[in-house]
Amino acid sequence: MSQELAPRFDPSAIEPELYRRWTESGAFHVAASEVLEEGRDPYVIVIPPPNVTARLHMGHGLNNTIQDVLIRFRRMQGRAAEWLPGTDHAGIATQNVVERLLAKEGIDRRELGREAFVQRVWDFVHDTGGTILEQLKAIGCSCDWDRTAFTLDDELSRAVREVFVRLYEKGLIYRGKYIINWCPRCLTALSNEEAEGAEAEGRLWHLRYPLHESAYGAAEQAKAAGAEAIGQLEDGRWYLTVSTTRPETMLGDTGIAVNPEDERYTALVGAEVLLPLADRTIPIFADAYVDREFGTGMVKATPAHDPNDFEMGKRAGLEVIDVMTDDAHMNENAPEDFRGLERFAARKAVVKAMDALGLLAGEDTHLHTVPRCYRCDTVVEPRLSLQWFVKMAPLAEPALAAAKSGDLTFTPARWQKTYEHWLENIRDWCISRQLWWGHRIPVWYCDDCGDMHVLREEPDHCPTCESENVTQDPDVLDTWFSSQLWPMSPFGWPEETDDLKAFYPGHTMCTAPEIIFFWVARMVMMGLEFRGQLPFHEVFLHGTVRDIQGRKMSKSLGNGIDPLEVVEKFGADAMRFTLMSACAIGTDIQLDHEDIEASFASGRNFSNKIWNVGRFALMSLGDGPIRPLAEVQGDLELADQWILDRLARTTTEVTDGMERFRLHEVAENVYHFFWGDLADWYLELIKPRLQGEASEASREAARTTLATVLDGVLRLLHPLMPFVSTALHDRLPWPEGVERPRDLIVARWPEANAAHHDEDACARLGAFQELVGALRQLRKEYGVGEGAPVTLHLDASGPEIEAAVEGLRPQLRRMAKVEEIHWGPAPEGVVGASAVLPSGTEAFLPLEGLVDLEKEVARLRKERDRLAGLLTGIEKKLGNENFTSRAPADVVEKERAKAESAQGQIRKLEEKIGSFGG
RNA sequence: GGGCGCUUAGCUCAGCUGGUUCAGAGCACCUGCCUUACAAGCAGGGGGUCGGGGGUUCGAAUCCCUCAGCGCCCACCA
Repeated sequence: MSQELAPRFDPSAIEPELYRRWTESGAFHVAASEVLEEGRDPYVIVIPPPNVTARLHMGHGLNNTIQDVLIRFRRMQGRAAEWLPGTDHAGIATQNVVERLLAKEGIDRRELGREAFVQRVWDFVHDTGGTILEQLKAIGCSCDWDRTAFTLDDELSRAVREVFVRLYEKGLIYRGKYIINWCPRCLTALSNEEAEGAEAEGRLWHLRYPLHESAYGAAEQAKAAGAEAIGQLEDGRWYLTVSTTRPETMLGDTGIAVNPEDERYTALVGAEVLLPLADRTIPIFADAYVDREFGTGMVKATPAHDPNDFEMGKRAGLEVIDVMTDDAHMNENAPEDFRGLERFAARKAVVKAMDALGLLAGEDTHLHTVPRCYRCDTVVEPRLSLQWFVKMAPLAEPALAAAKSGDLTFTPARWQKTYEHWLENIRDWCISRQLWWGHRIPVWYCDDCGDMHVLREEPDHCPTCESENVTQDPDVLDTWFSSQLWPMSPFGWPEETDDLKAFYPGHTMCTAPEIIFFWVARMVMMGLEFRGQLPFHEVFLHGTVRDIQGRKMSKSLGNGIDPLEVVEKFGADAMRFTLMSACAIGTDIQLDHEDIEASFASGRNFSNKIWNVGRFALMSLGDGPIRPLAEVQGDLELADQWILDRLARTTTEVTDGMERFRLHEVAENVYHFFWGDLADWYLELIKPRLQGEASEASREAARTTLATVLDGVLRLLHPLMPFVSTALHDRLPWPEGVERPRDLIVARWPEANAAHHDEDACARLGAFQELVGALRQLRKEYGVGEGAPVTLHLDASGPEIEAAVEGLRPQLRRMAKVEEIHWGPAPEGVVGASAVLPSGTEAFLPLEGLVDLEKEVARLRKERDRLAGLLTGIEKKLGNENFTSRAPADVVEKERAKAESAQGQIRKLEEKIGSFGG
């Protein structure tokens, strides 16, 4: 076997080749027949499909690394692990991207026309749509590429139409004219979730509307009744005051509302108001929505531009006057002076005009939330519009029940409340978008008879009147309408395909908390509605990747880290490990985009360490045959038993961590086992044996144990760091007669071998480690370099240390540079350094001529004082009757033992100090 | 206006059901080492009264209350 491994790990030399091997061997693919006929237990994750235009950022890196870790873990457990990849057509986002591209060519999509524009988008998607999926490969994602899906694929589009039609037939989809969130830049309706509230300091203007003369009497009465909104201008006209944050909407006011129980204004209900600027007369009416306590207790009502006003208007039978165009300019319904003005310009103009009329009562600054388009950040305009909606309450009910019953779980659990709160207060979902890119709404209108038809396929004539003049609804569906079907549609739904039977329901949904509403909840609703089963039973919500200042990494802030750059510099494994070791449940991950070297140092260092352990092991193991563990069982030595015990325990911890999404613990456990136990101790301990300083049997036992442990730990490591683990596993010598896994990626996940638990070995090796540590410390403290071998006098406290040291003499010599060992207390009158180990064993190094006597005495005193302090604390505790009577007996007992041991140590130290003449 | 989260070593963060992995990890720092697996390393070391205050308890970083700062989500108060 050639062991030409470079001393420094070069990930780029192994990653592409291994990835190719996995895809070519079909390691990522699961056939439905394996589940249906062979009865393999499926484990399914569907990827949160990135936008088709997206490029990989660290958020994707985190999200997909987590999924890959989980899927690789389950695959190794022998599950039929299916990770379905794909992309989302991302209606608005993609349309915006292509519009921007066209703008660079000086083309407006409207000039191009719908058909040509959509073609351009398709061309774009065909050219670049696979980019992010290719990037996922670079970080090692083991997706089942054979099933790659796109939400706008024919099959998936068919599922969309099917759902639309079925929901419509069930009365859960309707069309209606309501106030919706309108983006004047994207020129489309948005759902409530797509209008993101952003806090802003705005202004609240107070406007005076003169009353009609016929209302003056009532106004006088009201004023007398304490109506603060009512007043009289200098010229004698009576007026009322209303407040608004959007003065331009006053041009569409059609009423003034008061609370019906507000006595101050009772006399005015029904009175007429002269709306300034628009020169219209509008009524004062009563509606219970109005809060008497807020402001003046009078509210202007603009039914075409405010959802509440719309509802009030409907109840009061108010006129609805839309004063804006779709791009938020004042339209022909506005007075001529304002017509054509953009809304914010109109706002200023209205305020100015009102002020000129003496009708501006004042203005205040006002902190409020302004909804903005989640795609382009434009301020959303509430607008009356004819749209399609999904009636959500009936769908939400079972989705809510699933969480409450525990069938659907959230990690971290707190997100369940967020999910439930949304479902409990659910509002209908506006699903129509005035875009060109997306699933066309499957509704046709007959130009002749006017009938509307909701159909799965395009009709060639009107089903009612046979006319061929049918026109499809021009709108498309919200992107999330199709992504909510993602756990079913890529597997063939509505067809009862084998894939669907094999891979629905899935298991784990791994995503960011931000899209619980957009996506997670809706998938649950759709799954329950159309399959009667949850699409997944556990939702793992990971944190956000932020920069060092805690800001979310984003393109616009320029604070992102390109995962591919990290892969190129440090390797995919380094990136994955760093992310996973930071992936504690419920916390965000902060990385420094200005110092990716520092950010990914731990992963890079660990990769290199693994590589070098591998190098060393492969060199040491050589080409000779390895014997199976069972055959060398009788020859195993302390170090072997100990490392096997440690591996077994690590296996338990890692497996448990994987199952509970405690990925940072998984990373930490593997890291400590690999670096701390295996590299720092075990390898050092077996070096003499491997290098022929021991018997043949001892050497073989070490070789076998090393090969066994490496095999085990590389398996544990594989989900986190698939490349380096596989590269080394490939080269691992294998015992004859033991079947070698075809590839680490499909090797069986290790069972924690309880037979390897060995308390005794742990105790003995622990004592040895203490001793070595203490000796190294003493040497350092007294400046005794490693070139000066010393004699060790060991006054053992128990059999562990004796057994350990006797069995590991050559190792002690190497690791602590100890020349000779004498058992028994330190010789009288010899100057030297001593240390009392936690186990009570005392180690003494004669350092004649090397040690400063005074320094040693001072050190001993310091140690004595430390112990005395400790003892005082313990005695105080033991003197507390409450403690001795209330604390569990074993706890008290331990304290007593501690005290006793401390007393003993203090006595010894004092003797020694005395013997040094201190 | 509701709801939630965070505050532990210079930095980024662990610490699940209160008592031996309870004061931890990585990075950074200091000291000594190019010891033929690894200087992206080895060995040793310094550093935190666990945001402030109060309480429960024999015992609290861990549970309760409160204050302060930061962050997130939801909500139609014009």
